[in-house]
Amino acid sequence: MINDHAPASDLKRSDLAKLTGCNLETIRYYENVGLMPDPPRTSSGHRRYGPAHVERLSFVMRSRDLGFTMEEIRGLLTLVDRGSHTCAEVERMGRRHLDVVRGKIHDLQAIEVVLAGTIACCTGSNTPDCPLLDVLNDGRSKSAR
Amino acid sequence: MINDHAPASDLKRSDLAKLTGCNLETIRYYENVGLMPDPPRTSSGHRRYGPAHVERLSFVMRSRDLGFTMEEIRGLLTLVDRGSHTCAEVERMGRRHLDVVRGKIHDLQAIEVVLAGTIACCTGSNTPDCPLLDVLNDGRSKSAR
DNA sequence: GTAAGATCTGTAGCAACTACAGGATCAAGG
DNA sequence: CCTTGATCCTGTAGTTGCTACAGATCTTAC
Repeated sequence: MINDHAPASDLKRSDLAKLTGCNLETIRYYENVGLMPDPPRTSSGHRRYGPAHVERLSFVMRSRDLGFTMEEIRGLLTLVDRGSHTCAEVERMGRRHLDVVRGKIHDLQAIEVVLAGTIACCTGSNTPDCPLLDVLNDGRSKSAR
Repeated sequence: MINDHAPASDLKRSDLAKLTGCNLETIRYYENVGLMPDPPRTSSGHRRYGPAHVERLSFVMRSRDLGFTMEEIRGLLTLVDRGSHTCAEVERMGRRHLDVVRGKIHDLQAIEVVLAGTIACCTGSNTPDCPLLDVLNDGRSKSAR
């Protein structure tokens, strides 16, 4: 189950970066914080990666794309590394994260409503009078003055 | 137009914090980064604030609540400090920020769709098979296996 | 053989705060 | 008047998730 449609063995760090789209420095960072395992090294100390590393890094990056924090990703990886994970456990973590995402959307939408509503009242004129400034100054929105 | 419903003169830093709801240390931080002016000091060096500081800090905090970055807040403050701002200018900054907010909502909603859709396929069982893990492993969503 | 490029390490920087350590000062009770 | 505890002062370190640099070594191509 190791990606067999691409060559990908004995990769340098730059190769891994290119293959996964991950930033070069970030790979070393993930190693430092324990998201990626310490790879084998050449006699002179250069890192060499194999297909398993490509998969691991891809997993991390896809989790990242879905907004999981590093702590959450660490949790997911621990789960699967342990080898005895269940769908129920993973689902629980996913739901927890989904709640966070929805909370953020909710907060941003509240901001959007105020901002859009206030800006809609702007005249765009050259006078200093401005509904948005009014809101920022006294917290009262439109129709308050 | 100076807040007359509260006493608010000759305030200590802790008073300003309580009045505005701002964290104590954050006040000093805002001073360091130039969002708040250096306040007058007592002979022994303790900060003393007046109504103008309360207004200023409130402005900063309301901007913050609307998601403006410090750089944007600095821009807004520069504008009004200059004394010759126009509604058009403020509106422009507001719209720019609104675009950012909407972009974030958009990104989060994309995440929500994938996450919610995937989790909905979870069985919640004790087997290791998990749609969410499938997505994280190969980037293919449900119906791919 | 040599010069350009890639890799190695540790460390500093970004936003936007928050928190702590260690010292000075203030306010109230005895 | 003096002590005690609360508050204030300063500088600095920690947070999250990277990114970027400097200076040294190593590989690769000509």
